[in-house]
Amino acid sequence: MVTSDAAPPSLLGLSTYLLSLTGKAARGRLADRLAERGLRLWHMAVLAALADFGPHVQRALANRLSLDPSDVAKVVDELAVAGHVDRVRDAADRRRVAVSLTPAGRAVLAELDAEARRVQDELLAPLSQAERTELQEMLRKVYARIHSQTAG
Amino acid sequence: MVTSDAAPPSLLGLSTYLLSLTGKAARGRLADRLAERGLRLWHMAVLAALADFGPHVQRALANRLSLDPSDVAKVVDELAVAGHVDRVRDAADRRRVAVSLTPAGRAVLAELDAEARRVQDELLAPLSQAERTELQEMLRKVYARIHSQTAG
DNA sequence: CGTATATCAGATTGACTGAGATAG
DNA sequence: CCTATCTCAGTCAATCTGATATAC
Repeated sequence: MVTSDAAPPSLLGLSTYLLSLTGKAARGRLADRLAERGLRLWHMAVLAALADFGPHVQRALANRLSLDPSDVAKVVDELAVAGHVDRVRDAADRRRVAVSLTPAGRAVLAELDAEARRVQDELLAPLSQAERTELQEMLRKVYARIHSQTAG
Repeated sequence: MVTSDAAPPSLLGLSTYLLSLTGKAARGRLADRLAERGLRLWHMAVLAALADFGPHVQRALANRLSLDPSDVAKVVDELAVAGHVDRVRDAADRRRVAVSLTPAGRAVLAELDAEARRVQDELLAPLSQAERTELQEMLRKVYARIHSQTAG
């Protein structure tokens, strides 16, 4: 039984349409892998931010990841329950909650990163190494423009 | 006021992460434009499928666009109300509903396509023409693999 | 009777909004 | 008094499930 016929060529001729489809596929596949561990994409993003930049106040996490502060609260709470992050009230400014990576969180992130690389290798299999490098560079340029436009 | 700080480098080093972000940005920007006309992305996708391949039974639209049949029903209904498509019961097999593009629908699609090209030109502005061609080719390869894997 | 199409109602999820509690 | 941080409840839209009506 056929589950998916050919998509409209007029859409496939749009790079933005292909970006959207491939992006959704990439996200979906990694999300499936993370789900096996009871995690979602935002959990990994938060762990990555903490690993790259050290402890964050939740508001800073929201800014860095372009995630709503109310959603940061939920994600961080779930990570704290799982023992992947620690939350401590700032003694000087007691509104603020400093979120930091636990050793367990760092270990989990390493596994998630390996998982993400496997998904990427599978998805980009039809591209040569040189092409993958080019793709990365081009996407960086496009992303830089998007990011500078949405920044304050 | 800063609304978005630097994203985690460990994530920006993943092409799949950039694909996801840029794809979401592309989709979001076009969706905003379409919303000004009271349309959503699926409306455009259905119109494009009809323009490229001629009349479809709804089930065929669902297969071609990888959209749930129940959602096809809603989208087609909205397009019919707007006068962009016609629905006629198949006389031979009265379960089937043939959906076809109206002249008005074809005209709207032309405008939507122009809108999509404007969004694309804006998004891919940091890339040269040669780079855009390369990007398109690479995305086609990646998409082909995804599509062949999800086809029956 | 079993299968296919179209349709509808409802569940689920992710993203976003608004308001309240606490603190500066 | 006004602002900032965190949190919670709830809205909204997109996606997917389940069930039904009709037809083959």
